[in-house]
Amino acid sequence: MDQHRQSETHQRRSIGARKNPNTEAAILDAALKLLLAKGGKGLSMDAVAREAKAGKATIYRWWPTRGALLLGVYARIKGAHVHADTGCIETDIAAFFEHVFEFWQKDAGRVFALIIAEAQSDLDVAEALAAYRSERINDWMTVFERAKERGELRDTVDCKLAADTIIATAWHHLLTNRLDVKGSDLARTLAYGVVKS
Amino acid sequence: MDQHRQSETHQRRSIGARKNPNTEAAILDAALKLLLAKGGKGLSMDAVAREAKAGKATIYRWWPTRGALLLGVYARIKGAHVHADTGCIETDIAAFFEHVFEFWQKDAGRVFALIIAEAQSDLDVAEALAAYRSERINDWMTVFERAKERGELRDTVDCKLAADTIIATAWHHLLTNRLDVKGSDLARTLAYGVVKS
Amino acid sequence: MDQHRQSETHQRRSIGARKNPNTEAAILDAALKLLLAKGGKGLSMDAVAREAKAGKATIYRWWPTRGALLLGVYARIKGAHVHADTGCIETDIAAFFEHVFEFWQKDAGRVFALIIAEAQSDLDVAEALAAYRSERINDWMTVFERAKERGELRDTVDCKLAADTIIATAWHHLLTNRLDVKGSDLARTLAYGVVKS
Amino acid sequence: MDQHRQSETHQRRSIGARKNPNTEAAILDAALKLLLAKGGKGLSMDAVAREAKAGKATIYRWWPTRGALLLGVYARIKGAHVHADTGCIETDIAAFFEHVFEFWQKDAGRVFALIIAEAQSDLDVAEALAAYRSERINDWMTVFERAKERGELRDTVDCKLAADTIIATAWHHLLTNRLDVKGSDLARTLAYGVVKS
DNA sequence: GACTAACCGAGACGGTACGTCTGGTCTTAAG
DNA sequence: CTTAAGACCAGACGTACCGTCTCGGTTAGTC
Repeated sequence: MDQHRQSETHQRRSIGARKNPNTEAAILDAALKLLLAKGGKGLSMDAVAREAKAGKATIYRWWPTRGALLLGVYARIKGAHVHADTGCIETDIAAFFEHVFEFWQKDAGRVFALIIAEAQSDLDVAEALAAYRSERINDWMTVFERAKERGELRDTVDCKLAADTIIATAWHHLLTNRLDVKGSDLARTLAYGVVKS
Repeated sequence: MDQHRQSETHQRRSIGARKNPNTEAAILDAALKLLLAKGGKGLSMDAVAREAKAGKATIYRWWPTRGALLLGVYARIKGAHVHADTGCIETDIAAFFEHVFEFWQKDAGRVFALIIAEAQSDLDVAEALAAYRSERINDWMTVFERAKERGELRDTVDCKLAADTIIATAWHHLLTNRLDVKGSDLARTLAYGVVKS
Repeated sequence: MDQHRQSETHQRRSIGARKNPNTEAAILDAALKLLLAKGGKGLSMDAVAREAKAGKATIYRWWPTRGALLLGVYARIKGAHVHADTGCIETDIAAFFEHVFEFWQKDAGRVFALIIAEAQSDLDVAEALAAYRSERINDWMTVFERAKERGELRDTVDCKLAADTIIATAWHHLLTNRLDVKGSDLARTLAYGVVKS
Repeated sequence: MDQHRQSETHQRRSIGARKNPNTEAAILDAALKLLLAKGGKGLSMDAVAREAKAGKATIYRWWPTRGALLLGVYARIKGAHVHADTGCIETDIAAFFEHVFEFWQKDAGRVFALIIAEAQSDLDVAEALAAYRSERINDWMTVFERAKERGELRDTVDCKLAADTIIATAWHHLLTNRLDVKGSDLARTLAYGVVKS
């Protein structure tokens, strides 16, 4: 009745005909919290609204689907995509695995795995995920092409296919909950293949 | 599709104190049909019961969770796992990709992708999937070890890791809806790696 | 998680493939309670479900609309429609007003008023109300016709119109919250009219 | 209908620190339009705001509740309350019914019926309706008293009760959607009653 | 001419209710 | 003992509306 404070604690009002950034933060925080606490099925729109003390309509306004919310959560927690370029492609790959597995081990992995899962039945998420994956592939392609120019790679190597295999390996370890492997082992296998030559 | 009727018309009764095989068939058929018709979210226990003209309790008796039902559907449609052994590991890998991608392209792929998705939030499915994956890894390990014995592989190759990468590549193409690539390209990359040696 | 007792108190389960009378009672009781406690706008399907500890689907199964629920509540509390036949029409009318006003004063009046209100925007309720009203009109018509036969009424009297006016007067007092008037006064006015003759 | 435009195109701005009559007109027009087009439940504050291209705050400023808006709409469309005084009370009553039923048949009736409905759950509307009804009763009381003075009525007639019965009859026909009856029939019944004397 | 005051549209906000659907559990009646 | 049927509670789904609030802009009168 008389509690009109925005001040410090749990009362978020409209700030006019525009988005309230506090609201966005509260919703994404709540979504992440639920995701980690109760797993993928704990992330219902209702539960997020309750947890964030937000109206359901507010959530649907900005994230029309469950998948959009998942993507929002991931965008919020993911860091920059640094690609080392040490002059040795094997070392670069190993560094990538070390870095991404460590990042995924704290929360972000569960989120990303659920995004991949959601993409299997939500076309919009699938599209967004494809776009995201495409960026990562391109990052790796430039790395490979630079390596090729300096003569490090076999001449017949298809850079796109090589990049794809790195992403495939990372995803596979995420989806099968094996983020504790040594990146250097994976890197060696991918770098030299299996066949004597 | 229609040979699952009991006699003439749609009435499946109890056949006494034992499981009615017609019921199982009708339920799995219905589940697959819904899966392909409406996607992953169309496979609800209620819908399956309606479609199969089965009681919900009957479904829950044999497939206690959605995941169990998915596994049941996949078990029903999947064929044998033949692993060629031509004496050339690259050729064997290529043949595997060709075979599995073709199989996945007709229905089974959607089912398997949904199983992977479900495994991200259903522990039981995750376990079953891990067991299944383990079998496939073992299959490939024996293939690799035989190749190693006959001197086809580099001595330092970790057969488990190599097998894992093949599965990773297959899953990745499934999950990103790219089952139309040439298996031989994938095989070459995996077989020889990227780095000159 | 493990509380599956039906035991003694507040746990209503299915009793097989048929309607559970306990459920119906609990829902109608809850509806009436809310109606009287919070007025017409307090009767929401959600609130009834909460109060009756019933699933919303259960309510919608038997009472598809708010109006249907209102009618159900009224049917539950209304008594028999006794029409005195004392040989004096004025006395009969007076007795009716006394009786119905007293009945309406304890709860039932609020319910019936809300039904009339709901009928203004819900066609189904309007229809049900019209049917109910028609019965009451017929009751009165027979009373009037008997009075006519024994020579108590003017020959030109339209029995239907006369019956209608009685109902109109009763409704009007209900809708304007004046159920405390003396029935005999109303009866005299209706019986003799206003004009000298 | 169309003369409520500001100039040529749909942009109504503030006209300074006072109420904009164009705004009021637009809102009441929109409310009436929605009411007639979609029935009582179509009159939501949001819908009116959309239809009238008005801000919700503007509506709430002048009509704080749904009921107030209804009353505003009715006030806008209702004409003067003329009471004929022909020297014959029966004729006057008949004329009243003819006039009010005709008026109600074109739109106004639906609005007034909804006001009566709203009054059953909104205390403010109930109060406003009671005041309005009181005025009409008083109008009729003076008519009856004049008739009594000139000796047209029975001496024992309660003028207030008589007036009440006329209003009751009118409302009843409105609420039960029977505005097509002949006013003179109603008038005769009310004027002479039913009992021989 | 600057300032104030109230009005106006737009629309975001936290909520509640809507009517529908699904998840699991349970009971009945038929065989 | 199994089956189809379906009622039961619980609660999520996405939508609509509630009444409050802030914004940015307008215009009329006052100083």
